[in-house]
Order: sequence, then C-alpha cells, then structure tokens
Amino acid sequence: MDAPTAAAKRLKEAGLRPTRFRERTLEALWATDAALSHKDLVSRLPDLDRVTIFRCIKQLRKSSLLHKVRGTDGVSRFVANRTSGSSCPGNHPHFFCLSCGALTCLEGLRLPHLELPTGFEVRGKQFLVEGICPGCAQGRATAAGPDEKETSS
Amino acid sequence: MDAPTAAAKRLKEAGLRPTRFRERTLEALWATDAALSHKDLVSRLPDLDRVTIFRCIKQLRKSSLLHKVRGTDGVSRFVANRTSGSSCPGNHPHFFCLSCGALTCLEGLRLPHLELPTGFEVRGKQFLVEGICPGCAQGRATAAGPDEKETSS
DNA sequence: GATGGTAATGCAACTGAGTTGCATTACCGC
DNA sequence: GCGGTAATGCAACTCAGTTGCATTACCATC
Repeated sequence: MDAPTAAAKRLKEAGLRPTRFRERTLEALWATDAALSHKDLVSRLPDLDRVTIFRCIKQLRKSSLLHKVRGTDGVSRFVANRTSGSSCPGNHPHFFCLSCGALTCLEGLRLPHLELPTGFEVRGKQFLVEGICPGCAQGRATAAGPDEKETSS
Repeated sequence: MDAPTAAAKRLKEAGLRPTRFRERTLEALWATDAALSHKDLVSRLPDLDRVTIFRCIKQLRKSSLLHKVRGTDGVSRFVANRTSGSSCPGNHPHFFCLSCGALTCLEGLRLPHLELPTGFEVRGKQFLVEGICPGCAQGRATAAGPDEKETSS
C-alpha cells in the first residue's frame, strides 16, 4: 500500500531516498506557484525540524528538484522545478512583490542577453524585478477605490 | 584648519552632519571600485564600532550617497554613488565574482528592458551576473599556464 | 569662547537565517 | 528479521543586521 506518490517518484528519479519528509517538503513546494522561504516551509510542515528542512532543501537543490531565489530582502526562497529534465535553475527572471513579499517565477520570460566587457567569464545570471504583484495591485485599487478617484492612472 | 574634505562636502550637500566617521566611511568606499560589505568596512575602519558603521551606511543610503547590492551569497555590499546628482541606485547590472567575492558595478551597461505580463507594477530591477572577474580569470590562466607568460596584458 | 540641544556614537543584547556535530531513528538491501 | 547507511532531531553555534540606552561629539547660539 505504498501508493507511490508523484513526489516519491520524483525523488527516486533524482536518486534520493523518498522519505515521507522529503515527499511532504516537495509537495508543499508543488502546492504553490510562489517561492517559499525556509520559514514558510517550517510553518507549513510544523512537525518537521527546521534543520531537517534546511538539509532537505539542500538535497533537493543538489538534485535539481528545486532552485533558490533571493528576494531583495535577502531571504532565500525556493521553487520546485516542475519539468523533470530541464532543471535550469536560473533561466527566467523573478518578481518580488514589495507588498505581500511573494516571489514568483516569470517562467514565460527569458533572461535578456547582456553584453559584458571582455574578461568577464559568465557562470550565471539573476534578474530580479521588484514591485507590486497583480493581486496586491488589485487589492489596493479596490481598497482605495470607493470615494477616491478610482482611476489609478 | 578644517580643510573641508570632499567627503565632508558631499555629506553637507546631502544634508548630513559631516562627522569624521562618516567622512572616513565615505572615503573608504570611494577608495575602491568594488562594492564593500559591512565586514570589509569594519576591517578597513577598525576603530569604528560595527553598529555605527551599520547606521552610517543606512544614513548614507537614505541620502543616496551609496547604493546597496546583494551578492549571490546573500551578503549586502555597498557602492558609493560617484555622481552627485544622479544617484539612481539600480540602473546598471552588477557582477559578482565567484572566485574572489568581489562585486563590481557594470556602470557602462544599461539594464535590459523586460516586458512583464500585464498587472505587474515595476518599482525596481536588479540584474546580477555571476562568474569569474577579469582579475581572477587571468590569475587562473597564469597559474595554470606552465610558462607563466608574465605580460600582464 | 562657553553653553546647551540634538544628532551621532559605543556598548550590550537581541533576532533570524543558516550551519555543524552528534546521538538517535528510519529506510532498504540482504 | 537484521544490519549498514542515510536521514532525522536536538543543541549549540556563526554571521548579518537591528534595537535600546547611556555617553559623546557637533553645531548654533549667546
């Protein structure tokens, strides 16, 4: 009665022991579109030790099951790599909402090319856009809306 | 015998009290092209309290005399804004050297434009390129090269 | 030049992210 | 079922950054 979870399958594919804790960590990440911080994970998995979660993240990252993004607040957040094969950790920009703190992958977009001066050997790129996400922008508009001139432009 | 330092002048222009400590902090930042971490500043200004340096940085940042950049290691680094008027803190990409940890402003380059999906309200952008800086790349090349062509060009 | 208010500094203690060491427990092949 | 190895839990630690409070320096005013 194993009922081999999708998470368990993913873990096995990656060569990791599919323990219940790893499955749950992975599932917690799969359950959301936003990037979760370590703190978020701790609150979603209250019966797991925080150190275990750190170590779990590290393993998953090493196996390219998730990638790390840092918000402008300096806190690392983690996003599961959906597609099993292509786990390119940094091939898309990220958006950090200054209002709700959510960090989302802009997976539809490609990282723009940058022509560096000669001598620089590029290993990776990170493009972080900060601002207000659609959800918060809408919330603000409706909240401010009633009597104030609601045309936000 | 004030000998009003350039740093003191800059501080006054920005509306800050030109104390000796602030002058020295600013001068330490001016003395290098790379971005300095708080730790770097502490080691360059050993007789200053670390908290004072944190507060000094915060003041200078508020007055747009420097801008903050975070390396992929998550540590904040600070760069003085040379030009007095245009203190745009994030209008150029940064390069983080994985070998020596130096973080340099690529001031000659412009941030590439990114077309976001509708609904996102952009407030700022950060483009961080990581890799090996020219200095380290050369050091490695010479270290690896048997004959050590010492022509530094 | 003395004086006083305010801002700046120094010190101690704290928070929060992330790590390390070590003992214990669970997983998996046999 | 059994044993080795990997995973987990706990405690303690490092390091960046912050806060509170007492003390000191700066600057304007007299």
